[in-house]
Amino acid sequence: MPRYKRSEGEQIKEEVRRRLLAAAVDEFATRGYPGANINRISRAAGYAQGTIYNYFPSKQALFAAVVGDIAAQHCELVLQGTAGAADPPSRLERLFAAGFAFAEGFPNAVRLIASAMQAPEPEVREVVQHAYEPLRAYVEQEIVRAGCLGKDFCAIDPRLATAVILGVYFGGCAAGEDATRIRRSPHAVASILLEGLKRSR
Amino acid sequence: MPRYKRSEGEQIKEEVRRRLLAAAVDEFATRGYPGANINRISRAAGYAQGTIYNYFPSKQALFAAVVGDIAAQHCELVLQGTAGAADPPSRLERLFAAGFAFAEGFPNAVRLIASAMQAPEPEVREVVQHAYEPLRAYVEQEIVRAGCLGKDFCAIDPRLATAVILGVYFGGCAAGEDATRIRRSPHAVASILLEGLKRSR
Amino acid sequence: MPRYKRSEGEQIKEEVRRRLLAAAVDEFATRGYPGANINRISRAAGYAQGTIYNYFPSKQALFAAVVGDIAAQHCELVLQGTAGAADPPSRLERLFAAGFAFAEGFPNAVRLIASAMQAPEPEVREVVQHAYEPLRAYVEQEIVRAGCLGKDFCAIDPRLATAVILGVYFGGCAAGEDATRIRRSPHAVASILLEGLKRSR
Amino acid sequence: MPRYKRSEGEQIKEEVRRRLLAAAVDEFATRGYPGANINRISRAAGYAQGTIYNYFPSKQALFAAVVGDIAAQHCELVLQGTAGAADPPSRLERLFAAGFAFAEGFPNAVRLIASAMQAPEPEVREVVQHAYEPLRAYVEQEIVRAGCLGKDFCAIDPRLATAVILGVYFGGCAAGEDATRIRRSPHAVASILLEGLKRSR
DNA sequence: TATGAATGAGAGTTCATTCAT
DNA sequence: AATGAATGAACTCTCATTCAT
Repeated sequence: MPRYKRSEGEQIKEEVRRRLLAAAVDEFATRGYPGANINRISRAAGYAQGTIYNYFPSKQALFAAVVGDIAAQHCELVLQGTAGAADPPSRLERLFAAGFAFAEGFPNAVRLIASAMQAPEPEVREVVQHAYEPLRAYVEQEIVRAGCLGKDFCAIDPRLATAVILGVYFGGCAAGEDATRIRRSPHAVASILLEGLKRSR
Repeated sequence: MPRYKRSEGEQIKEEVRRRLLAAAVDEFATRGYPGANINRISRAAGYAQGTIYNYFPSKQALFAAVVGDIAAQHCELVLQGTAGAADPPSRLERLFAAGFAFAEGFPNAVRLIASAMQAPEPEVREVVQHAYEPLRAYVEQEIVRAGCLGKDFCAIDPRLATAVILGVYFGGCAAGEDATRIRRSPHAVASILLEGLKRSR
Repeated sequence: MPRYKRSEGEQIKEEVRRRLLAAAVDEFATRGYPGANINRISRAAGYAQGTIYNYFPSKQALFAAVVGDIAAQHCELVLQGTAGAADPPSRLERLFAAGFAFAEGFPNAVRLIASAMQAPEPEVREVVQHAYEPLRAYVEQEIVRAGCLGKDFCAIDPRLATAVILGVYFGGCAAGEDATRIRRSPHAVASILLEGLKRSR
Repeated sequence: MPRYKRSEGEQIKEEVRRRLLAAAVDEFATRGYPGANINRISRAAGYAQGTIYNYFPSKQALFAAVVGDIAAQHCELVLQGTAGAADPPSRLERLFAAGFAFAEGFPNAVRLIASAMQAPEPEVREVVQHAYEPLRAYVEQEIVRAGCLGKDFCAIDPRLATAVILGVYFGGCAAGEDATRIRRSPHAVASILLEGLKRSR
């Protein structure tokens, strides 16, 4: 017979997992993937060294879970935030508003992502890119391509435009003074890109 | 002994140093700071394990030297490339042209920089930022502030504008498909920013 | 409560124990003592990790039980198989016939024994030797000594002869091609030993 | 500790390697492959933990080197010892004489081999079998097949006969009282096999 | 009695750094 | 100046064992 009632047990497992993930976010954000120490994460979460291996089979898997978790929340929040916007320009506007609000709320999480996107290890980059695919798809389809079709934006290689938008977006998620400045001015930043996309030749 | 004639010993030292730095660029670019292996660098340069410690007192110091070296060349080349440009817009244009040319020529070096700028360790970020201070100063003073004064650009927080420009710039230096796309379209990217800075409210 | 009727609880306990032992045989045979994983055994038997500790107090104890179990069956079967043989030579013959039949039937069990007999840890070897004492006694008393007395075999150190017989016997229980070959030719092997024991000086 | 003089470089490296191998023989013989501890070997040889990795890239490689080393000496000694024997029977006789003399001289080494031959891990067994291939080839070709051709031995499956001979041979190399008894009576053991092979049907 | 999450010692391996040569 | 063997702390991961339920 299970130690706890099934529902209670699962809830507790979920809770432990959450705690481990939270500790992992901090560790990865502070030290990067290769510098992060699995045992330290487990102890920071209040458990013994080995406990984390009851939840994640390896450092890689833990990292992927962390990134996936952040990305899921991040994407959901942003896509939700842009949901009511009728036209591409206002979608872009809201993308930055919602995204940077998330970044202000979870600076560590978002820094981890920004850092991992520039990681030298291709596996790491792939994990992040895969997790953020929904956001990239939204930007390319619903903002850039829709905006070009609807004459909101001038003709421009949509992939290039997407790359620039996401570059600025994740630039605002990074660590440092510049990133903070960007993050705190979602409107201004969106406006620059908007005008740029509208008129650039 | 005349100053302009370095002794043979000094010349050799310089040469060894250069080789070690070159090997270090590849290693750091490929594996990141924590993943890089000092012994491997020394051997890749054609020397024995211990030799590198005759030139750099520690891994940290070697990394700082690598970054400083790249930054010096990078800044010099870019500032040189923008030297003939009379007005801020054309300076911006040439910034991207020259900078991305450098990036195409030395992708490893430039990737290392982009990665280090997002490094989780603040010390690392500081090293890079300090090394790129000349470039940042140029962008802020000679492009953004000059452009605002001369009515090329609309009134905008100059630090924010600088942050955005540099964000896109270093985004083009990173690894990955998106960065490559950006890097190969310096003109289009500059144009987006130019129009954006000209008209955004 | 009548002695011959075990309570249902006891029957169930017995059944669980049997299942755990069976799983343990496979694990120990496949991975050896140090490589075996107690939790994996418990789960392979269809129970949770901790369950096995309700039946065996430690890995050592489990191993001893496994060995004892195999040895008991093995000895019983062999001694039964030789029961009808009137003279020492035919006892030797039947020893190999019955023993190798068991080995063919339970290759994992028998391999485990052969391996444990050569284990580097003296405690392990002692467990096995102790468990196989009945078989050794039979070989020494009823085959070798009886054979020498009855002039079936030449005069030879009975303990040495016993050691050789058992050496070949357990050699046929091991893993590998050679062992299989031996195991499949009980008659030929017995014949070699028989002639050897009859005439060697 | 030992920082060697340059002139003696190679010799000293060889010496260190020998010391590590000797320590490894004891460790593997005492604890078996999975129970052996690499760090303990290095320290038992008088060096720090990591030192052994300057000589052997992994535990597996160290083990293979140990086995190869023992096997080379063992085979050489035995083949040398049988060199002057003109006919198969005397070759068999000398095989046991020389082989068991080696076993008496290096009981740990030989025990390690006997144990590894029965290891549950197939990789381990393969390493040993491969290293002892010369001995097996000699027994099969120069003793068994030659003996059958020359009518020294009766017709018998040569592979089976080889398996039995090697089984007894390595049985005499094992740990334990029985093995010691066998090892100390090379003549009697050879005689048993000889007569057996001569007349068995 | 059965469960399985938690534990923490200990494994193999890596590598920045030292220093005698 | 150059070498590279030696060092040992630190890493990821495993697993026998415990114990609250």
